[in-house]
Amino acid sequence: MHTETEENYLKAIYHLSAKRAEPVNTSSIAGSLSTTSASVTDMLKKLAEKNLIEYERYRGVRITRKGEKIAINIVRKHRLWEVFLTQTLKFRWDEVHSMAEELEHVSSDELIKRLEEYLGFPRFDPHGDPIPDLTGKISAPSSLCLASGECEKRYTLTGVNDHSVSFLQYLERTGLKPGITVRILEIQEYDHSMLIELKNKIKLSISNDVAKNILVKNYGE
Amino acid sequence: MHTETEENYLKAIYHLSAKRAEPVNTSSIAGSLSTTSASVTDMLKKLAEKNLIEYERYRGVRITRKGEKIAINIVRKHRLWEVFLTQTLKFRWDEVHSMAEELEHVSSDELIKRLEEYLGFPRFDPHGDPIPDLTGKISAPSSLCLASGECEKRYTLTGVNDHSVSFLQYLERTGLKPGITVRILEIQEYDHSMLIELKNKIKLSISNDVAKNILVKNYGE
DNA sequence: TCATATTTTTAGACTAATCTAAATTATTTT
DNA sequence: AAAATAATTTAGATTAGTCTAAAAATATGA
Repeated sequence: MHTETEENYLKAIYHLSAKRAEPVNTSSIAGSLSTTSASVTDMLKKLAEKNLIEYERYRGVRITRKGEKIAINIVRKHRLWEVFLTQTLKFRWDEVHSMAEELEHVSSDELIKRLEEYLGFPRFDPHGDPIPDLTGKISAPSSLCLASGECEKRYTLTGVNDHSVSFLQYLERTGLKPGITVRILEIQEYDHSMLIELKNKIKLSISNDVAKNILVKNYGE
Repeated sequence: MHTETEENYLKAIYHLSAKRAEPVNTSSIAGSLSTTSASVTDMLKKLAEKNLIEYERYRGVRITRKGEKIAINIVRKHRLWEVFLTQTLKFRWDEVHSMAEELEHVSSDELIKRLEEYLGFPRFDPHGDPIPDLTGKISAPSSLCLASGECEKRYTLTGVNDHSVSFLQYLERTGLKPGITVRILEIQEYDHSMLIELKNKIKLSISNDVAKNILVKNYGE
């Protein structure tokens, strides 16, 4: 197989590719892996040699089908372990990322198949991100964000755009967990902040920045 | 923390120490890790530097308290993952060792605490080996082996001495899994092989070699 | 005890992944 | 379009873990 490091590079490149159509550049990879551009360059040569990426000096990188398959499998493992950690071991959703980061590399495909079955074939992880199936197919995640919601309507939280621990902990503290339902009471004209009501009648004001990072579906859908 | 390699060396030294009182020699460590004596010597220096072992050139190795604590924690993780794999994911007991070998290194102590709780604080792994608790305390494993059983008596299987995949698969095929009860029908004088009866009335003849590697407790105890 | 065999250690080299600093290429600005 | 700036790559070194082959120490045994 591949080394853990190679897997981490492929995963980073895969995630960065998803955000933009252009090739991924060296420094953004270095940024997301907290390493230097020089180290990235070295690794890119190695990955290109193995046909896992297409790489042209000074021109950035695209992931190949072969590389993408590996990356998606890592993402699949990561997200299934996240479900296990929250659902079975009762961790909070803001605690599981770093543990899943370790577990994603160690597990045989057979182990993951059994885990998926045990968990009941979940389609989304605790942050609302879709879990690729065995063949690499990925359901469309919710694309509706709370910021584009309308007054007086109800929405069910399904996920987040910002996966940072600080954002997740903010949501956790305010009670905005995936699965809960909110109603929009008011939207302020000047800063687009909104007043929302939770199930337990608690009212909460959230900034537009926050609302843009919360994914929802229409209540009852 | 320590590298995965260091952890594997400590675990190997710990297990080899358990079998004999004398210091562990270089070549037996090399043997159990499938590496060369030269590599072992290099690593022993490093571990001694960190006070995880006591090492004197040409004289072999003893594990220190500090090193033993780490080794026991790895063993604890390994055995809890084995319980998870058999109990929760329904793997056979002869399949779980190599998966647990990977999982034992990745898991944070908090994850393992939760896993232990989820599994119901099991005291033994699927092979009958005791699971160290959080403080490193280890229950005494069964020391009675089937070979020293008496005619007409019933015994419950609790574990094995030989952990090789081939032995475990032999037991699996013949139905001799931990937890089941057997009755000794006959013991042959000349080779000490024994005829035993399983719950479902199936009669089975096993060699003394096999009987010596099966751990039991008296039925009903 | 002295020679032989075995075990262990050292010496020197290799690979994977990383780094800093210097050189090169690309991009932006004037 | 040349100069300045930014990004990327190369060069050379480092660390962890490993190896083979040679040297040194220990154990065996006639």
